[in-house]
Amino acid sequence: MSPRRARAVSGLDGDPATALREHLIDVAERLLSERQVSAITTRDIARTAGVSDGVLYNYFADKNDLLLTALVRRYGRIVARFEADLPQPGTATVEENLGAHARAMLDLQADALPIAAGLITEPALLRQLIDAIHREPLGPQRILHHVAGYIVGEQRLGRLPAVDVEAATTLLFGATIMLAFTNLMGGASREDLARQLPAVVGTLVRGLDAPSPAP
Amino acid sequence: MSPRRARAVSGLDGDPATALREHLIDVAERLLSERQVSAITTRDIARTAGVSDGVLYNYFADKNDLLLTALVRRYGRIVARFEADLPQPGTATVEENLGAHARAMLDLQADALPIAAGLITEPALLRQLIDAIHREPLGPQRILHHVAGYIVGEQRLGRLPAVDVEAATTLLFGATIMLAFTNLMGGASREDLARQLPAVVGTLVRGLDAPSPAP
Amino acid sequence: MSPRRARAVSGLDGDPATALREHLIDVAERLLSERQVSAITTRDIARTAGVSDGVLYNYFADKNDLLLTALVRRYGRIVARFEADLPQPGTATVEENLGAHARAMLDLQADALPIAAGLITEPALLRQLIDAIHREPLGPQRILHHVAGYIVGEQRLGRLPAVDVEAATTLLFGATIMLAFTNLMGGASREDLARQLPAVVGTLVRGLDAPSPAP
Amino acid sequence: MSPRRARAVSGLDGDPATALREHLIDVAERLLSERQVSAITTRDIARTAGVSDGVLYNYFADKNDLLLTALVRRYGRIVARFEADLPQPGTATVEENLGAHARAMLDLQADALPIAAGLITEPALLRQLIDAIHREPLGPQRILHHVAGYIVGEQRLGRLPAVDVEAATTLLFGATIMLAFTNLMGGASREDLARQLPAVVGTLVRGLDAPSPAP
DNA sequence: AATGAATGAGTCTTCATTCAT
DNA sequence: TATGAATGAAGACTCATTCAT
Repeated sequence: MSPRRARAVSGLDGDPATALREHLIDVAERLLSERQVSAITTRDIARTAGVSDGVLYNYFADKNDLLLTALVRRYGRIVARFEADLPQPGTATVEENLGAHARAMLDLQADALPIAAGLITEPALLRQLIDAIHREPLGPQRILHHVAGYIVGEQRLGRLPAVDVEAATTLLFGATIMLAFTNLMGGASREDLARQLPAVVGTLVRGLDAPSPAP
Repeated sequence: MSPRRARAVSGLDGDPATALREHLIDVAERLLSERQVSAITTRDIARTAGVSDGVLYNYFADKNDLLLTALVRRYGRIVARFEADLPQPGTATVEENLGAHARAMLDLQADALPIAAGLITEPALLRQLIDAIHREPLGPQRILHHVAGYIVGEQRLGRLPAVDVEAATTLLFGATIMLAFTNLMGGASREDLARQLPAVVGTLVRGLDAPSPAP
Repeated sequence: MSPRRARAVSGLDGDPATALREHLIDVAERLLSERQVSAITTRDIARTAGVSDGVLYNYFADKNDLLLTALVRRYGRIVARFEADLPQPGTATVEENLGAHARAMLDLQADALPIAAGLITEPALLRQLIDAIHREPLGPQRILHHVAGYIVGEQRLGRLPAVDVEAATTLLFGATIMLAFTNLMGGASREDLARQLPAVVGTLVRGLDAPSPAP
Repeated sequence: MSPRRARAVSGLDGDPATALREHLIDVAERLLSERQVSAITTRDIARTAGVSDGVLYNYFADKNDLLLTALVRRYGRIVARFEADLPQPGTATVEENLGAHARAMLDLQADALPIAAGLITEPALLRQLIDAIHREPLGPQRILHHVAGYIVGEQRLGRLPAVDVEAATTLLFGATIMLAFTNLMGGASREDLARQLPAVVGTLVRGLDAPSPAP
């Protein structure tokens, strides 16, 4: 009574109708982590998913629709991981906590940057992704909101003075973008870069105009 | 009887062969400033250069070879402009000078980022460009070297304490990358972003751990 | 236990299997009146009929088989309408009656022409339709037979001389085809074209070799 | 110095650049006479022309552009043949001359009808063709203009009374359309149909209201 | 018998590269 | 050495038909 099921998802359970849809998104997400958007063909997706060329159009309006869905999901995952264990104001030391935020941001950037960069070539898709991310909202403002929230929290507790919060987040966020960029450009491994974070955070906390602590 | 000269360069002097080669690079560079790498076809280049589709292959191994050459040249120009008028240690105030460095970096990033991003699609080309830039060397390290040099200069003059120079440059460079990224993603104009620099520099100079100045 | 009945025809009576078959023909016929044969997909039919994509193949050999059936039925309806109220010999005036025949033919052509034209693309289907219509018989000969019958009737009554009946019907039928064609090509509305009929009929009745009546 | 020439046209003379363009139009025209527009693929054209798939786009904006060009040319040829030897007013007998006009129209219709019919499926192309034909102008009005011109000429010479010229041309043109249609639908050969013309013309000339001549 | 997802051949179009002239 | 037409391999998308459920 039900229509047949694609070989590729014959072993999975769940609603047969959405199983393949999910499978396609998964495959697209995986391909997205391996190569650039523009290097992914509908045929690649079909082959990798173990289904025929046309299935894609049974579940998505077109290639971009599928890719966009995978992109949003992937980005959502990255953001979720970022938010997973951010330290709370009042715990440990401020410098440790800012370092933890920075490390989380570095991971997020290192994962998200290649995606964003790869989209530059596809203005239409980029625009859609930005809109989608805005709608969720999962955009940078969400990340910055967490960091700013933490700083304000510490300010309320009196552990941080009334510094310009926007400038502070820009500096911290920017430093991690830069490290992520270095990573993207093949300069260094993520772990190597993460090792620079304490010094960066320390410098940010104390300011350029303050003497370094004795090493 | 010397071989025929392409129409497009018949008015230029110098070695005819070299002239056409240069002309092609110029044209490619111009196109590069107008669109994404992936949106430039060999035909575009030939049409714009006023030469035939095939000449390209008389001077370059393939399309990528020409594009790479143009890319390096373009990047060199951006760096040269950056270096054009950086303030010297001991002049004006440290904060003003750091602001000037930041502004120069913002311009550099805003120009260079789209190029780099557009190259993500062509991993081979990107790798070659990174190598070429490394060889010159025109890479980020060159930019950072200027900023670090300035900071060290001021430290020698006693106008800045013995702060961690690498961390400081990372923070400053990072902040400008972030702003350039915002610009790239269509968030704001370069001038609007530049207006945030003073606050960023001020915060960096005084540190998070210092009370804000009275507004 | 009798087999399941398609949702779409669950409310109809009669043999369930026949009901669905009829339903599909009805839907195809409706679609045929809205678009070209080549613009009708099996999916369209299924969606419009409220049944699944596959049922079609339980009642018809293939898409063409269904379409052919619908086409014949549609053509039959057009012919039936044509035959509905043709004037009888001996009533009104000959010219009025020929005009009524012409108008009926114009309507028939204007409806049938688009169908026939749309079939040119599918030679196989066209051939089958022609054969089917011949078999019924519903073809042009049937139409001409009515007109010829009327003329002969008037001749018997002495209201029309012993003119060549075949030539006469060809002329009258041809004039309406031409007008229908003009309609098909987007030149004019059916009503506008119908207004030319009296002059055409008048000219045909009196002949080229006769002086026009005073207007 | 000149680019190479396609194998397919290597034996032909004339401007090499336009040789292939012409060749493609010729091929398209030939295919058009063999099958319906919608049954012609770019690949067919390339294969038949003996060139590669892409050449088409070196000479035409797209498939439709080529097809349209071929269509106009084909139609132009048909019209030219029609105009080739139409009789002049005052020569032979009026009936013979109208018969000659009718025969020429029958040939024209029999050739043009399949083209026009095949275009019904491609509204865009049909619209373009109608516009193009209008521009030339090669449309029906041109054909009718010749016939009307002849009738008016005979009227001036007093060989034909002041009959309604538009109605007369509609009748004559219509009769030939009908015969051409019969031909298109596979009913009869063109020659067989042409044999009906004298009777049709005779009937038209004398009118339905006149006694037939003794056979 | 009905379902409707899966199949995959077939369509138009683009473009880097080659090569006869 | 310059020309630019020819080449042909992709790529995204459609749709009649099949078939497991």
